[in-house]
Amino acid sequence: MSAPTDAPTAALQRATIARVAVPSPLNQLFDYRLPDRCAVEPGMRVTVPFGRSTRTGVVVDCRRDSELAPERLKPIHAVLDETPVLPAELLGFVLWASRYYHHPPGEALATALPVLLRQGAPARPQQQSVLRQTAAGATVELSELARRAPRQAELLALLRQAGGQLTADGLGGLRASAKALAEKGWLQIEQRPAYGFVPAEAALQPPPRLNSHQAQACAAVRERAGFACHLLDGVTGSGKTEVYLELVADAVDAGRQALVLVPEIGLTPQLIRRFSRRFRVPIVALHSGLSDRERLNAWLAARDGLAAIVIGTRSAIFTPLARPGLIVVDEEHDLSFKQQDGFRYNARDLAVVRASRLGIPVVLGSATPSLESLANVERGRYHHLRLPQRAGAAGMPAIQLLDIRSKPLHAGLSDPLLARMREHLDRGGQALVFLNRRGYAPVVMCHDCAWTGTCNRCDARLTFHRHDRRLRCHHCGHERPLPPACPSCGNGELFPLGQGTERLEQELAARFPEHGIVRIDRDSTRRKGAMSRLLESAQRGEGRILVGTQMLAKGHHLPEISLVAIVDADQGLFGTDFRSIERLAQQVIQVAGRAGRAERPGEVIIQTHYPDHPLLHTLLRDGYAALARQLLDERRQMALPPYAALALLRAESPTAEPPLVFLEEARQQAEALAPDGVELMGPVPAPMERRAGRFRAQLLLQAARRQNLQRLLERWVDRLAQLRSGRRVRWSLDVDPMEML
DNA sequence: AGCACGCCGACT
DNA sequence: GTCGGCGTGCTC
Repeated sequence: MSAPTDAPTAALQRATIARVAVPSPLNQLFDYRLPDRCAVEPGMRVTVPFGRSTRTGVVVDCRRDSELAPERLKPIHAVLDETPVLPAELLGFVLWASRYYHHPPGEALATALPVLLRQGAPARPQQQSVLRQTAAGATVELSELARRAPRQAELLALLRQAGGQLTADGLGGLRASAKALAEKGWLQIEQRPAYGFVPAEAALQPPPRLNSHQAQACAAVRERAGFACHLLDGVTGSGKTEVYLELVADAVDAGRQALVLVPEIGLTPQLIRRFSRRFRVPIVALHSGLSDRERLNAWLAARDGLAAIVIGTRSAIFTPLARPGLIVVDEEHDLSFKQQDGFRYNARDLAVVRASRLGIPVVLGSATPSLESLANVERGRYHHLRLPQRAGAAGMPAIQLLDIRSKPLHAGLSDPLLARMREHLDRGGQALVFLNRRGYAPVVMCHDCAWTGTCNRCDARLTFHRHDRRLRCHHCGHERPLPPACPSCGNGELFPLGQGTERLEQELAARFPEHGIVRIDRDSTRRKGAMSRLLESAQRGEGRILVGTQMLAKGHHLPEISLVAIVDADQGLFGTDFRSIERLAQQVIQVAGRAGRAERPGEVIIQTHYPDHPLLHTLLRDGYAALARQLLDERRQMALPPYAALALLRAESPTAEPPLVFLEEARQQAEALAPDGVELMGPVPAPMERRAGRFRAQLLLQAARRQNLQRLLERWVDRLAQLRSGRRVRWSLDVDPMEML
């Protein structure tokens, strides 16, 4: 696929038609008449009449004529930008992505733009008042001033404390004093753009000496000029971040910008801190915690080349860069790089595409690389950089399977496991207990009639949360109080069945009353800042036992952990998704990586009812790479990704029939298009058919060659939109789906 | 997706 | 008599 044509300058001057990407679910651009002598360029925003409403769109192309009759064209209302907000490179990239994912260009662009720009706000950074003490101000005797004007003295003292310079926001009542001091000539008030750079850490940390593997990895990246994709495959604790820092430093030293993508907000603060300690250049961080205004400011700082380093989550792949030099994707195997609704792009895959279009290197890092990336190494498309050893003194933890068949369990914990915990805790270590299920118990059941609590809107059981005695559906958010007696037979006692993190916490508190327990899951970290407070208390050693879900598995540095317990590995062993073993292995290795990061040797215990499972054995005996090779063989034999390309057409509606009817018609339509080399499977109801009151079904498309799949999709999608039965359902096409939910 | 138009049921 | 149900068509 190629970039859209940039309009040649000569044609641009005579252009009378603008092709506009209007936010709408229609998979097309819209032509508008340009008023005489109206200068519009691709990448500028315009407001246009659309149906009976007015919308803000982006000009994609300027041309002399339209395929539509002139009388059908409406004129553009207004041009919002004097210069293109979107650099040509970013515009071309988003349009490429919109075609690849078969998502309407107007919506794709709207997703890629900061909210305020989408709404038509001016593309200028917010101005901020900055107070600066003048030379005259520096000579003022504070105690003397305090007698006449205490508020002014207070402000001046504050200013001196801050090193003579202070932003005016948050000054509150002292604003008036600032004016007075300015009139006396003791301070100056300046207007400056508020880009929202990450505040610099006081102590600049010099780069450490890289070990030989790290140095080799950096050398391998430096060796190739222009585009190259590198898979940085480094065991947990091997110092991948140091390699990123070193390569980012290269880019920054060469006057270029680096874009660093991270999976989630959860582990961003630590990474941001490491960057801000290492660099004295402006850094912006784009994450979900920013206000619309802050996000726009950071976006502009990146576009205008003022930010040297951009760190962000998934959507940061659409950050404009004035002088791009490097893209890094940390934890590239992570699912959160794939957007699961609307414009279903994968930021990791797009990072490779963008780097290629820009002619710059991209580094994908992980301790547990996705099979997709490993297959790309195999095909010779990516360069494999390995960090096989933990940095510093830490050794690799010993991982063992614990057979829990016919062993008594206490809230899911076996006696041998509890004994190991006791030993580690007695020796002063910390224990991490991992269970990927929050709440107290995943089921409540009546002891008399076997009634269980189920969600009205989903095909799912309700999870019991003990702290507020409520039943919650983890799929739709529905909740209600725990009934005092069985709602079905009226007299039975309801008892909790199975365990979640809440129950584990309770059980462990009863067994280890002398040790503090910290629970980290979505419920315990809901409030702002709760996550870092809990982690800090764990790091200070107040909590000797950590209980948590996958939130705990990701990247946090917890040096005292010597024992990691995986309470239940079995759920991942028999998942419906063909990727569930890959996911389980990644999760096991990532959680295990929390053990023994300092001098303390680590131990990892995995409880299972299937101690002889061959894949678990491969993972433990030969490691992730060996398991990955085995899984890749299986995928090849079964013609599954990465040796096949998939697309999933999903449909849902309040009743069960319409999705199946629509998908059946869609299937027939696709078959009529002679889909060379594409297999159609389904339609079938989704694994959990009813969710949030909607019945869901799907049709899977599988092709050995991506090209064949794309060729079909290109011809199919527009016809699909014309199907009558499609009006009775909500449908979406997912190219390269990551989850078959 | 929105939004309007259009043609048939139970209400003041 | 009308308010309003959602089927259908359109968006440069």
